[in-house]
Parts: sequence; C-alpha cells; structure tokens
Amino acid sequence: MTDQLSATTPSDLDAPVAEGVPARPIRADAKRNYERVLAAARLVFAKHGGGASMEAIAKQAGVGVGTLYRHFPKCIDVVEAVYREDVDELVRSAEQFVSELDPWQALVAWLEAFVRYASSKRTFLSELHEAFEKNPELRVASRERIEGAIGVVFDRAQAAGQAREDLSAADVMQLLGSMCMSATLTSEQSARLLVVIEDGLRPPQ
Amino acid sequence: MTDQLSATTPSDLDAPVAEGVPARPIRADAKRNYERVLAAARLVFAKHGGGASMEAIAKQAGVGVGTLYRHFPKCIDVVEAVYREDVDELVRSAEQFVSELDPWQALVAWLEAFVRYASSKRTFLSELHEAFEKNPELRVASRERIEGAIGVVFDRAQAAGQAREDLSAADVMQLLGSMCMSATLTSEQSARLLVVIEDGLRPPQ
DNA sequence: ATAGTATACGGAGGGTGCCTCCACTTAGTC
DNA sequence: GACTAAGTGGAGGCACCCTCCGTATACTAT
Repeated sequence: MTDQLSATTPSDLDAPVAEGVPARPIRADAKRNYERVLAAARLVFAKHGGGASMEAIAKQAGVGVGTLYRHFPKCIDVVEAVYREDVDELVRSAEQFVSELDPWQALVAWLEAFVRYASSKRTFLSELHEAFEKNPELRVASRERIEGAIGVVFDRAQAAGQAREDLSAADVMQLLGSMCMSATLTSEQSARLLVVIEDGLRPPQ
Repeated sequence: MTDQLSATTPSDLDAPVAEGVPARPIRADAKRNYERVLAAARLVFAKHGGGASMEAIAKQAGVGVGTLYRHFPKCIDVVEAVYREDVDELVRSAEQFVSELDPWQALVAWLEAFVRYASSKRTFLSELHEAFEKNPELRVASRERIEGAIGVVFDRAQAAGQAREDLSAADVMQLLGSMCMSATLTSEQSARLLVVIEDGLRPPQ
C-alpha cells in the first residue's frame, strides 16, 4: 500500500510521473485537501503542540479522517510534512533575503528567521525526534538543506567583507543550532544571545 | 539516591515528616511490587522499546495495572525511574572501578560502561526526550551526576599520569556523549571509535 | 453533453493504550 | 485476634490511531 503523496512536497503534486505511462493527474479536490490539511496541521500544532490528534487536524481542515489518512498514512507523516515545508520556507527565505537585502542585512534577517523557525519547533521536539527516528534521511537531508541556505547568505556576507573570514557557514549553524536546541532557552534569552552572535560575526576591527 | 521510593512520589499527603516519629513504614508488599515493576519495565523496554504499554509492564511484573499506577502515576514516570536507576548504576560503577582497578583500567572500564549505557538508550530516545521535557530537572541532575562520576575516574587517571592533562572530565563527556547521541551510530562503529578516544586520552609521548 | 471510471471522500467502528475507580485483601499495630 | 490504613487488581471510561467501504466526484472518451 504505497502512497505517493505521503513523502512528496507540494511542488510534486501537479506533475504526473513522466515515465512513459501517462498517469492521471492528481485530482483538483485531492490537491486542495492536501494543502488544507497541511495548513490545518500547522495551525493545530501551533495551538496544541505536536501531540495534537489526527481527528483535531481533520476537523480543523474540514475533512474526514479518512481523507487525512489517504494523504498521510501515519500520524508521524503529518509532522514530517509540516517540517519539510518549514525547511523549504527557510531555504526560500534565504534566497529572498539575498535578492532583496544587502549582504549583512540578509545575514541578520536569515539568522532571525532561523531562530523563529527553531522556536516554533519547541513544542514539537518529541514528535520531531520520533520522525527522525522513523526516517533518518529526513534529519540528514534537512540539515544539508539548511546548511546550504545559510551557506548562501553567509558566504555572500563574507565575500562583501561584512562577516569574519575565519568561520564557515557550518560553524555558524553549529553555534546557533545548538543554542536553539537547549531545553531551557527562553525567547528573551534567545533574542539577547542572537545579538551577541551577530556582533561576533562582524569582521574584527 | 539512596531511597528510591521517596524520590518518585515526593508529593505525599502524609503528615509533616517530623524527624523523630515517622509515619508507618512502607509495607513490605508495596516495596516488593515497586521493585518488581521496575525490573519488569527494564525487561519490557529492552524487548519492545520505550513505547511498551503499561499493561505489558504490569503483566510482566505479575501485578495489576492499578498497582502499577499507584507507584507510577503517569506512564512517563516509569521511563524516568528506569533512567534514574541506570544513572545510579553508572555512578556506582565508577566507584567500583576506582576501588578495584588501576587508574587507566578504571577509566577504560567506565568509558565502556558509558557506551553500553548509552546504547541501551537507543531504543528509548523519544521517551527519554519526553521525560526531559516533562521534567527538566531530570536532564540537568543526570548530567551533573554523570559528570561527577567520570570526574572521579578521569581525575584519578590524570593524577596518576595516565591521562593527558589538557582535558577536563567535561571535555571527555562532551566528546563521548555527543558521539553516542548520533542517530546513525552502529555498535561496531562505536566500539571502533571508543578505541580511538581511549588512545587519544593517553598522555602524549 | 453524457456516460463511464478511476480516484477521492467521509465517518462509523475496531483495536489499543492510558488512566481512574472502588470493592476487596493484607501487612503492621495494639 | 481485631482493627485499620495501606495496598491490590482489573473492569471500564475515554481518547486516540487507523481501516474499511459505501458514496460522491473529478477527469476522460465519445
């Protein structure tokens, strides 16, 4: 019983498999419901934490549980899909900042986006952990994607002489990531520490 | 922790614990069942992973679920109690190794015990994470106790000139702990890496 | 348009797990 | 031995995950 939707990102939804046999396109209502469920899940997770029930998500999305399970065979698949979207968002925001802001501002903006992203995962850690356990590829792939995103922003700032040269993007990731993972971090504290990190990233005078 | 019972349910409704005249002692059958449950839980967790059901644990222990819940009001409390015992064991083994082995052998023996301990947590991580989330004190206290244990062993090895001087026990803990936390570590790999670490801890020639 | 069909939908219900409740039993005390 | 607080067991309530299948609907071919 394999379900193609479960492990795909929304961008894959509209294209049939380009493999000779012309599969039917995804039905419009199915695509709509998939997106509604995902949006609902994000909302419910934000409100009730990662332990929210499938019934609650289905209700919020205005669909039956059967529909929900059609798109996400297992409970944990919803968590995974939301997380993948969040990582997408983080990657996309890096590109956006690079195109709109000057190198230093883009770096700061992205670091702040990262802290926001990480803090939205605080109520969620157990479930995310479970998702990583079930599917180790998710952890590795996500880390790579995030490192790629910060790489773009950070290298650009370095190239512009606005970030110190003796660090790599991976270093910054390590520093910020582990800070955000700490179980006792408050949002005020993270704001203060982020300033410290930002100042520390400037080239030494 | 010398008294396991008092640590699990500190919120007793008992009369004010006046030093001299204690309330009734814990009944023999209650104590016996507490220990049977804990032993059963360890067994079941080892066999079925941390997601084992309370019913399974009660059955393995040969008690009713009511009894189980009397001792451990919440499911996660069982996880926590087992974990606390494991940390105890780790601390005790440090003392034992120090008293029985020479400084270097004791260090190696303890590092191996730690890797064993950590690997027994592999099937358990989500639940442990949840326990930490519910009770942050557990994480901090356990870390301190473990660092205390390795401190004894490592400092002794340093004092005997059998471990390099430019490291602290916390450094060793950091190195080994994060190695063991990696989600993709196999037991063969951990054995190989442990040898690397052990050799690296020797004083430079 | 219309008919035909693969696809998708909904939600009742099966199965399981956490936890509560309380009638019964028992260890410890007098 | 009688008394009583402490402890026990397990039926049952509730919530949750997931399956199943009758019904509805979006697409396709004509």
